[in-house]
This record gives sequence, structure tokens and C-alpha cells, in this order.
Amino acid sequence: MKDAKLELVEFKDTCCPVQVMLPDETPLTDKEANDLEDLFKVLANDTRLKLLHTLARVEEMCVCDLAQSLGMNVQAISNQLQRLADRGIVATKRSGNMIYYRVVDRCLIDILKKAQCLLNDAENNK
Amino acid sequence: MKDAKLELVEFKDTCCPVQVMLPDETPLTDKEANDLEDLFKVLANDTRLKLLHTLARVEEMCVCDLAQSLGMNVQAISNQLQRLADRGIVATKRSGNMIYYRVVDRCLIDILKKAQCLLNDAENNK
DNA sequence: ACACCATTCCACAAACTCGTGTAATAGTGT
DNA sequence: ACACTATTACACGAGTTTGTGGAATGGTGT
Repeated sequence: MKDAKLELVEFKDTCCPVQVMLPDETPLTDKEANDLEDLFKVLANDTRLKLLHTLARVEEMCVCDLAQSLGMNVQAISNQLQRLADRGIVATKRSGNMIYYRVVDRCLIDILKKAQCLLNDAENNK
Repeated sequence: MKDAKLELVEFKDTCCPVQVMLPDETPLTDKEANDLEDLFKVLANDTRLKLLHTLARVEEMCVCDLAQSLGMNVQAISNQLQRLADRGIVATKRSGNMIYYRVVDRCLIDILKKAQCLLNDAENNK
């Protein structure tokens, strides 16, 4: 079992031009691990991913348009939007009857893109 | 419902120095959404996150050491390592009795770090 | 007050997840 | 062949997730 080191490495053949080893820090605390788990859990659903991908492109949209755009019934979409809202990933704005949803922290979209890059890497490397 | 635009924006107050709108591309296909779902699903577990975080710092480790390091029994660890291996996230190398696991594509570690940054942002912005 | 619309709440069934305990597999050394 | 260690396979039960259908909430316009 080798010692952990702080390294700086370039991986030119991947989506991530510069990769660093994690520093020689303490292991994940239970709270950190649980917070990360919650974040990834809310991303681990195709409906929510399509919602985020759609919202990323149009800034904001109401529930019925999102439902129509995904070809699903409104209850299911509202249900998933609630879960995204619970985690603070999306926020709402009421305007008349309609409630418009938007992505709060667009860093999340960066994570989605990195994840797609990772999948492309895996695809390309056979 | 505004049109999607290709934008380049700086968010200096977040972990992501440069954020781009997703280009005006087609919505996620079912396959893309399912692949992303599978990726995030395998990350959405505290045990697997701790395993990846540990492996990121030591390059490679055998099952029993990982189990001891996490304070869990070997079957549970082997079970979760299998899931990571099924998705091609970790790979194995046998040496005598022991089987050593390592992270395959270290871009994944970059995603973990970005996710932690996102959580820190959320923490800092109250 | 009333009809109407968008959204949310609730209970439910089917499906999935995870750690546990037992048993099986595989390599090492005598 | 045998004992021993490391790892994996399997079945099980408790818990969680997701879409569905029906009902409730809240705003709009007449």
C-alpha cells in the first residue's frame, strides 16, 4: 500500500486536460460522503437529467411545457422538479397560474458536461 | 419560453471560473440520459464514494485493506467494488491471493472534486 | 360565486438497492 | 491432499425510488 502523494499529471488523451491527485488529506467524513451521495442521487435519474438539460438551454420553463417537452404527465414532472428544488438545484418563480423553474447554480451544468465527456472517453477507448 | 443561446459567462463567485450555456443542441437522447443516469447512480452511494476517494489517494489497494480502512466487512466492499468495476470505473490486478483495485479514468476524480466544490458553494451562499 | 387552469399532495404497487450471512472459488504453503 | 487466506456468488429482508391516478390547492377571469 503506497503512500498518497500530491501529484500533477497531464492526461492529454482524455476530456480533462489537467488532472491532479487528491492531496494527502483525511478520508471523506461521513457528512461529506452523505452530502455527495445526495447530490449524485438527485442526478441519477433520466427524467431529472432531461429536465436539467432542457432547463440549461432555455433558462426557465413552466411545468406543463417541461412535461410536454419530455412526453410525460405533469404529476411525474412536478414530482421530480420537487426533488431538484429540495436540494436547491432548481428554483421557482410564480407568474399568474404558471410556475417557472430555473437552474440555480450553473456549475452543476459543468458537472453534467464533464460526465458526458467521461462517457465519451469510455466510448472512444473501446 | 426564451430561445436557447450559446453564451460564455464568468461566475467569479463560484467554483467554476468559466461557465458556458449548453449549445443549442438536440435534447438528451434516451441512451445519453440512461448512460448519465447509470454513471451518477454508481456514484450515488457513500460506500462507493469513500472507496473512490481512498483509491484516488493511494493508486491501488486490495479488498481487505479497503474494508479495514472503511470499517466494513469484506463482502460489502467487494460487492460495491464489483459495481464500480461493472461500469469500468475501477479495474483489478491479481497478485498472489490479493486483488488490487485502481481507478481507471481519473477524470472521474475531477468530477468528484467539482461536486465537492458545488457543495461548498451551496454552503457558503448560506 | 363559479368554472377553469396549472400545480401539488397523497397513497399505492412494482422495481431497485444495500448490507448480512452462508457457501463457493481461487491462490499459497506444507 | 490439506489447512489457510482473500475474494466472490448467492439468497434474503428492510428500506427507498418512481410513475400513476385521484383529490386538493391556488390563481385567473367572468
